[in-house]
Amino acid sequence: MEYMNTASTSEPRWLNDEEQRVWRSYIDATTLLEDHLDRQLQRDAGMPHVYYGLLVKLAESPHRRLRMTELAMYAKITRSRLSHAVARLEKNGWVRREDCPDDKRGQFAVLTDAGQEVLQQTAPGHVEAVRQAVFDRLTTEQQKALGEIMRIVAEGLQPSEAGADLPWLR
Amino acid sequence: MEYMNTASTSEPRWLNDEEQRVWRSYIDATTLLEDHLDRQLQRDAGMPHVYYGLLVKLAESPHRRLRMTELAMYAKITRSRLSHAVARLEKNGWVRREDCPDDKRGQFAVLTDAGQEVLQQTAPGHVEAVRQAVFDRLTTEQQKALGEIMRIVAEGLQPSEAGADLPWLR
DNA sequence: GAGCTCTCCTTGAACTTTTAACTACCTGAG
DNA sequence: CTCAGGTAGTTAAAAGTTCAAGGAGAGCTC
Repeated sequence: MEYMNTASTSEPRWLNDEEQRVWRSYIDATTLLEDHLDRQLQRDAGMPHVYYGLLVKLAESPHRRLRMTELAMYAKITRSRLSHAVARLEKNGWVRREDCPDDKRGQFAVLTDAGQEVLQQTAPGHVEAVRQAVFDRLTTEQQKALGEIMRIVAEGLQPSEAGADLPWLR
Repeated sequence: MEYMNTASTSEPRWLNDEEQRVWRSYIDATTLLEDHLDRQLQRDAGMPHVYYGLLVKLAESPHRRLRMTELAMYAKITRSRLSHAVARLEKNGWVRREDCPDDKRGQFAVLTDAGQEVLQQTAPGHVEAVRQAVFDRLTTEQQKALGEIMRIVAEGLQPSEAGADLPWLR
């Protein structure tokens, strides 16, 4: 009989061949795609994909602004990383910081007109890149499956359904 | 009437709401997952996910070695990035470089015993992390779909079915 | 076999990300 | 009010990545 049953000592649950193939494809595809989009945006918009995503989130937010912590959460990055990113975007003139009146520790990241401009200029090229790399190659069923799968994975990794507890959102 | 029809000037093929949801889920999941695995491996193996992947590829190769270019290709990273990575892994004593006898420009990256060791120690924890984050949460059908989808996407981005033209592989 | 081009791999500099403090401010208990 | 502990955001330093350039050898042509 198996006498060990703790997570750390029992027999590892290795991936079988098919699972390994799936996992490798996942790694390959995500690596290639992120790289591809990074280059596309670096070339056409002068910024990496993550930074572009930040501008998009701001553009979609009321008054084109978001608290730093909130933006970090939506973009799934750390506050530290966001601080650096916003500093860079500020240098480009695409984002501006504003103090939060309600909380003196708080900062808003605000999309500037120049930032809006850059988005409008580069969004078409970016969607096209995403379509060509992903949507154009998948059937409707596959797109649906992809959405569902990714939703499940993201949900599982979300640091405890975060965000439900931000004062500003009450 | 629409009078323009060239790629650069025609109306952008925007993503509809459902497509946007799919795309966002994709970004969220891949960002969270890569971050999760990076932390897991940094904590337990003292290296980022990509570096771990390099050791795995070497471990699976004949004589635990691979030409630099070949390794870069399998791992889907640039040669430059690989050079830096191997330099670091070499410092850790997990990889060693060897000259290629057939081509004086060439280098082999070779997995050392210490590298093998580190893999054996940390592989169980890593598979478990992957399982918990991905496979345990998906049905068999979803796993299959994920594999197929990722294979398609990777295939589309592969720089021209690369690798078919490496002399060593003839 | 000289010269031209291409490939293999590395390098330094610029840039981005991580990690671990750290400042400043808010909040609630007493 | 005061103080302990938590939160918002930043920062310096270390680590990793990208980009452009370059050294050195291979390989092809004449």
